[in-house]
Amino acid sequence: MSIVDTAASVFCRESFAGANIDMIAAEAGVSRQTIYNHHGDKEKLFVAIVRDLTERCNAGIFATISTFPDQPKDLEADLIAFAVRMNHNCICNRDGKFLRKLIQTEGGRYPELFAEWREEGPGRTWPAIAARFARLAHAGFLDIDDPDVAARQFMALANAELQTTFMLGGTPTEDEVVQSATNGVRTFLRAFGKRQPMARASKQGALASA
Amino acid sequence: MSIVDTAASVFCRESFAGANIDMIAAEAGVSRQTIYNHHGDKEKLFVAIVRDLTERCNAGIFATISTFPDQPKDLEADLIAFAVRMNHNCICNRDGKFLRKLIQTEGGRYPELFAEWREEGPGRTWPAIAARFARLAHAGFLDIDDPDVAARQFMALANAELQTTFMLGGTPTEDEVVQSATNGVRTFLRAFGKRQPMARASKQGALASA
DNA sequence: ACAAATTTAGACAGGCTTGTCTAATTCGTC
DNA sequence: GACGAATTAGACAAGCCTGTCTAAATTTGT
Repeated sequence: MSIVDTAASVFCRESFAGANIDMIAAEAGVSRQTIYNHHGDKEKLFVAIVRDLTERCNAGIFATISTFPDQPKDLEADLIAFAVRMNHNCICNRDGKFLRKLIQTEGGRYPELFAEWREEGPGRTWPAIAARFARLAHAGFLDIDDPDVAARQFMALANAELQTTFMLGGTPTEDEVVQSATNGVRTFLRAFGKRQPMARASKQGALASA
Repeated sequence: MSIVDTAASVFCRESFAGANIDMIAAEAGVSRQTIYNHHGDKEKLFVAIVRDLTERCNAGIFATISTFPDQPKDLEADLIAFAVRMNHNCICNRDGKFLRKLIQTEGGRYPELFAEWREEGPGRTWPAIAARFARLAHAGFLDIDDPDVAARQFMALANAELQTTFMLGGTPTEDEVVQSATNGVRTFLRAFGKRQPMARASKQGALASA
């Protein structure tokens, strides 16, 4: 495993102040000097890690957003699958867990660094998700007033039952993820779904809206 | 400010490893020796803080749960007010912020301690909130299948727009809290509200629908 | 006012960590 | 195989932190 990846793991486990370079070197299987050669000092290494994680997480989120069901066959099932993918690929995976933890633990100490994350991350991903819901509503699949609010509520509902686990830094089981997404999406559709789920009119509806 | 309160503040700001006893002593206005006299060592002090915060937060949460609108005059307004109270008294206040931060940053290092928190905290508060929603549904104000799920989703929706701020350890403005609660409760009621909001027929309606 | 208990400042040893330095070793490439 | 670049182990100084100790000062109860 690379130095940066190992360092991310150690910083997350031990916190910035609690981690030490020898520990990272040992786990990465390199000498301490090599770390100093590559990254200068502990703080520069930390910044490199956050930038790296931000970039990779963003890429994962956008990749997953691109799988959003624009022409759903089964709206409920497709949205559940999307929510599960989002959890899997962006929230529960290594990078997602690490970035979240670093933001939570060190956010206060590096305001500029995490302001940068906020702009590059949530600042760009939320509008992208909201745009997908807006399109889905426009195509007649959903009844949404404010797509930004709906997007945030969708994610909040999908993760509603995983909060305590996330808080403690744990990873929910596959079943828990699916269960939370299922319950969340059902509630979401009770709130925003069309009354009659337009059966086979989907093709016309989709074309008309595209 | 007491030693324990000051220590909580410093541990949150600096993390366990990053905090030092001299800092706490200086901010608390006592000598280092006094801290050692009272609490033994750094780790015991930390445990005392978590226990203290858990207890106080739990008390606050139960006190707020007791203000749940069992006989709402205006269901939407009453639930919004409840959600805002919950945020104010339990999540955004000093104790709530500190406990959340300590759980997030040190949860991995003290599994037993935070397992204790999980039992005493979420393990008891979630059922209490769920029971209130169950009663409200039973009285005919809501249409809920699973009160446990509904309770978690209610809180998730009420806080949906505050997540990013919480992540970075910030405190949302009053407006943001109200806005998030309002949007969340409206969506919640779109999902779980009775079709016709039973106006003044509340007594009859409740009986008829129950 | 006095005695007991608590608190204080400061010194102190021991341990750990950062970041640098050096000399030897290994690696990649021709 | 040979040469230059990168990596390594280990020593090292400087600094910081924990936890203890002591003797003086302060507070508390009576």
